[in-house]
Amino acid sequence: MNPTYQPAEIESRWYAKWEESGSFRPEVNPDGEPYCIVIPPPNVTGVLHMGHALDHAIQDVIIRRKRMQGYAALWLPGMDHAGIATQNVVERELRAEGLSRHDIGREAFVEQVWAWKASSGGAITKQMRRLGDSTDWSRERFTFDSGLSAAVRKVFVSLYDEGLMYRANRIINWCPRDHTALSEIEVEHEETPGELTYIRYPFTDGDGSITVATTRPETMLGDTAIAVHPDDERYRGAIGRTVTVPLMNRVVPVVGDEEVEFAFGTGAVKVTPAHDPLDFDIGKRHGLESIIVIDTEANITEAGGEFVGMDRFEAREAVRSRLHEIGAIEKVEEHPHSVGHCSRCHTVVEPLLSLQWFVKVEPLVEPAIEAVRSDRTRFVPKRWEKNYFHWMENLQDWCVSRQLWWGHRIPAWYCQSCGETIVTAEDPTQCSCGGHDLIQDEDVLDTWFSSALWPFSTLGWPEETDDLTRFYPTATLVTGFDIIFFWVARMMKLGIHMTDEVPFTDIVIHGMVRDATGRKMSKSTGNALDPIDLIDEYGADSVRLALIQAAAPGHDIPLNTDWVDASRRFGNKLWNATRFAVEFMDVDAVPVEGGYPEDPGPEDTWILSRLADVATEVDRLLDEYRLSDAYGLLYNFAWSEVFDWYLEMAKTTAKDDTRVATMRQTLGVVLRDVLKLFHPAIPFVTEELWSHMADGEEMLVTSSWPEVPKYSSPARVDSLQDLVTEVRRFRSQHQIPRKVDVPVMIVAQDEPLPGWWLAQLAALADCSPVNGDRPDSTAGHTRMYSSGVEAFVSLEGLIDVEAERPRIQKLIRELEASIGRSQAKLNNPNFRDRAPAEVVAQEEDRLTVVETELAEQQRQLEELG
RNA sequence: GGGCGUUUAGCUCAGUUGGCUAGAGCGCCGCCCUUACAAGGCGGAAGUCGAGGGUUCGAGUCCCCCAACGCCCA
Repeated sequence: MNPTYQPAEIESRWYAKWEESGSFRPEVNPDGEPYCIVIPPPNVTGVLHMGHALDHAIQDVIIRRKRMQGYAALWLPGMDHAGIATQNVVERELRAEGLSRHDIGREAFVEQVWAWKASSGGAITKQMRRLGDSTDWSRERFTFDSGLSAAVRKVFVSLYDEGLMYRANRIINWCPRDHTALSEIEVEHEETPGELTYIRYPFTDGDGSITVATTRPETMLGDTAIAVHPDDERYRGAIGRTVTVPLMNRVVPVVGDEEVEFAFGTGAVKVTPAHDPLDFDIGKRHGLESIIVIDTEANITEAGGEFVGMDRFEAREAVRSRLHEIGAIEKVEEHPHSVGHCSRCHTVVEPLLSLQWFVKVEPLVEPAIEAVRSDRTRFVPKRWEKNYFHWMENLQDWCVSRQLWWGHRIPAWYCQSCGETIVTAEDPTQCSCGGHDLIQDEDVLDTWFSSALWPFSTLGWPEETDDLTRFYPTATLVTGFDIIFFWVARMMKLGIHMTDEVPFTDIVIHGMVRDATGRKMSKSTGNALDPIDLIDEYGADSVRLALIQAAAPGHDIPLNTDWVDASRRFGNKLWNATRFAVEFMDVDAVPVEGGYPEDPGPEDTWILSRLADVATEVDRLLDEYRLSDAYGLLYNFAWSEVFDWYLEMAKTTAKDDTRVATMRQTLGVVLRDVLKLFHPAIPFVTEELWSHMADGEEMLVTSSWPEVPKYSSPARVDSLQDLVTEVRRFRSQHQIPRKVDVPVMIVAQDEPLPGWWLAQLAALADCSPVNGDRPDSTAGHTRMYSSGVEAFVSLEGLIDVEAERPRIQKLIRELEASIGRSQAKLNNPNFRDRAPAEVVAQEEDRLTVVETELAEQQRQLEELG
């Protein structure tokens, strides 16, 4: 074995071996209980970022452990077709050739997108292999696969038949750059500096005017009313009169509407039903005309008179300056306000009146809420329920049509003869009126619509496949909190509605990976770490372990490469510990399970009992999805106890012919179980190390999860460790060189300490201990103590006795303080009355121990000389 | 404006039924190239647990209030 751990060379080798051997398929445990995780499908245009690395590391830990526990564990991978993003990529390619998608036509364009997908799409799936994701690639899915597309159609038709899918003219969020409608959650609101323009609308009857305030003066071109609150004293006489829209010379009514806010601007607002959702509602209530003055390119339409053809922002300035000229502007104020941007391309969205398809969400919401309330689906951490409920209770209908070419085409046909709308799963050829002139809706569905079906469509639904019956409902979904609304809520709604089952029982929510200063990682700010770069530099295991250890459930992770480096050093430590065992302690042919020694020595018993404790605790923590705590605990156990203590003890035991075999056996099974427990987190290095000590060909990836028998720990290991530390401290504090021997007289309360104990103390603390009697006077000695064992070191020839005085004095002060605290408690009658008896007894014991120790230290100080 | 969260060592964070002297990684100080690992070992220093109040025999932990910061929604 190499003296240092070299991740690069072993990682590619093991991944290929796992994948080729079918280890990631649930069929490796044919009789196992099914356990399924569907991956949050990354975007087909996407590349792996730190968020994926975290999300996948968590899922891989869960699934690898379940696999080792004997479950038929399936982690199902795949991607979504990412309508806007993918279309944008291919359009960019066309533009480089001077073409637009309209130049080549819909069919050719879609063909080209498929060709792009085949050649460049899905780069992320190769990167996932670098990370070590144990996904079953034989079951990989794509939201645009034929099976999944059939599911999309089936759901659309079924919702339509139930009246939950409808087409309507509404104000939607329009992205003028991507030329498509967006749903409300694809709009990001940002605080933006702006102005509030106060415009005077003269009353038509020539008597005065009414002033309204607006952030978007250009929309006045489409005004069809002025609205005030009916209870607003200021405008009591105005309702029912008419005003003239400046520049347009259109006569419009002043209406009273309860939704108008008294406090905004002047309390009177202009109403543009075609370009504002609130105005649209007001318009509906008062039967107002909707005049579209901004088109899908965000340019002013012919209805905008002299401003026709101008861009909306250009028009804003032009309208304002014309209003100035005619003296219609009362004032202009600074007014920062929230402006919606397209989450995809960051263009300012345009509220636009448009005919679109919507999902009526209200009937879907209640069952989705109920499933979480009744704990059929659980959020981890639980507090995310609140966000989920809050969101669910405030939903608007979901606009699902997109004006794109790349996506599931809406299965609706319009009969040109009778105007009938036909929605069917099979392409229709004829209308019920007999007409054959059917035209399919031009639009496609929101990508999230197909993603919402992911947990069951990927398993074969609507076919009753074996996978569907076996793995649905899935067990666990792991994702970031930022996606609860986009995805989780929609899967819950449509999953329950279509299958009568919750799509998953546990939803594990994790935070976002941030940079070392806590900022969001992004390409534009240049602070993004590339997981592949990190893997190249530190190894995949290091990246995984760093993320897992840092990821407290539900909290963001400020990632510092120091953490990755610390994980890499751990890998190296693990490597060298195993190398030591294999090459210097002759550990080999370790059985893949069992093999625990029946008659272990005291040191062996100690480490085996600790292993059992730790394995139990790690299991408990992993069952609660507390991966960070579980692996933190295991990390400390491995490093501080197995490596720093047991391996050092083993060097001593190895010199004893009668004990070396048991030690070797113990070391083998302890290391094996540590490797197994670590395997889900750091699969590569553990698999490699196992191959060096295994007695066969069986790989860790499909081996069993450790079940460690209980051993009761020998009491004397504690005192050994305490005194080792004491002697080391003594040497360190007084700078006693290693060459100088430290003779130690051991005085045990009961029987003299056994040979193994003295041998370990000698080796670990680098001293010469012997059993003996307490010196008549401790003068000229320093005294060390651990439960039931005292040790005396003669200071003569080593150090000046005075050098020990300050340490003892400090110790005495601490002991006195401790006694003070205990006495205060015990002297409090309420404590004795009300605290549980065992707590009181414990406190009394503690006081006795500390008082005895104080007396010893005081005596020591007096006798010091 | 509404909701959620955070505040613990120099830095980043754990601390889940309230109970010995509050932990980890990194950093810091001292010693050691001890024959697996200097990508290491040993020892050490370092915290009024954001402020205030309350409940309790006992509060980092439960309750109230305040402050600062962050996120989501309007």
